[in-house]
Amino acid sequence: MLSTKDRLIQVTAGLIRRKGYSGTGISEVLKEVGVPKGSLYHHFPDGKNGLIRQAIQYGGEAQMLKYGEALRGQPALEGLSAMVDVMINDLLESDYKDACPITAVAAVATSMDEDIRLACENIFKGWQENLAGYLERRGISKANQKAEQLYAMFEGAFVLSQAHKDVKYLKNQKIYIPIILNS
Amino acid sequence: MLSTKDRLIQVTAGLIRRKGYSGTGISEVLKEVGVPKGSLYHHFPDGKNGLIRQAIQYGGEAQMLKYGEALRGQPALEGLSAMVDVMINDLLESDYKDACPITAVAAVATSMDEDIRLACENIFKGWQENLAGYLERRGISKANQKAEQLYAMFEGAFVLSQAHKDVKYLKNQKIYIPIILNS
DNA sequence: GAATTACTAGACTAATCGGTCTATTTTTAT
DNA sequence: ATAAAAATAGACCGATTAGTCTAGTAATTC
Repeated sequence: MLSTKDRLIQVTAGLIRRKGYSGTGISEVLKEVGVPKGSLYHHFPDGKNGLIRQAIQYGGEAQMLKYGEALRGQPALEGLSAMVDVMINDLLESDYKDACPITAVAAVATSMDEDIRLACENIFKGWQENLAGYLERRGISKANQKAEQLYAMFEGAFVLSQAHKDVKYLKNQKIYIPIILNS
Repeated sequence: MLSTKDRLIQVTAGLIRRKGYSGTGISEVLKEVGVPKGSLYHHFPDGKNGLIRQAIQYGGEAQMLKYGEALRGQPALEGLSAMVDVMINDLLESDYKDACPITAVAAVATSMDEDIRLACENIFKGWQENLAGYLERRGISKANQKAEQLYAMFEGAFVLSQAHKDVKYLKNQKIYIPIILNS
């Protein structure tokens, strides 16, 4: 059984992924987890900001684990393709409600407290470093720059596929992965 | 002098770009425009939803005009590079507050009324068709698919550059534009 | 078993949310 | 000039917001 604190983080991560920072209400989180306000402000003295900061981290790391599983043991092309499949599945299984776990917050983060933006930046950074290491271990040149570019492509395709309710943008990435890798 | 309705749309477009749907309050719009509530609900009987729907359209079309100016008369490579410069300037001139005018809304649109998502989809579609036509007129093969991919890349680089407060992701696009065009 | 700490419980507050409603003023049409 | 329509003005509404505070319970430590 997960602790109350962890359940609060988990539920919040799910909500901010779909509705963003302002769209996610404290009372909605409490209702879904089934705890009173006192519990939340006990575990998160900073209130909403602290809760969402930790939810960003949790959601980001959980996604990195999924990506890591897809990549593990695979050659670059197959691994990256499997990673895109993870994104496609996230969209399809949620009827296009679940895209990148932190985009909805990241897209407004520069108008919020700086610590929220930093939390997003760190998640993106972690993903990118992880992928760069993976590419490097497979002997791919300019691994860091290519990891940056691949994430930019995937991130954009995620947004477009969600908005269009059509995974074709993500599917297209599979065409361009080898082109980026061989560039 | 712009009409009250147009100023409401314009101000709302600016706010949703930075703060998204839920982060943008009716009263904030009214305060900034300097009109009472009656005016808003006179011009937008549907309330917030109608206002934001039109703001999405306005903001999207305004951005398309800027992109169009950058592209006009230029060869594909130079045109697209100038388009990326428009995005870079938007970020730098606003201290990273203004990225893509509709991403912040689009990222949560599948959890809102369908008409909001459709408004986003139509804007993205218009941009993409416009770019595809441009590429086609310059004799580029598979113009439609490449336009899709270029927008995915730019969109993602926009999000990442904003979240990192670093335009390097957008700058990188200039490296990959010719690679996509020649693929 | 007593004291301390961790946690739950939820009433309560002030502010804000989107929205409605009735006047009043301004503009347009006749 | 007058009637009709368009637009402004803002008081008011119920609901919800994030957050505070006091009590009480449960778990842990000594």
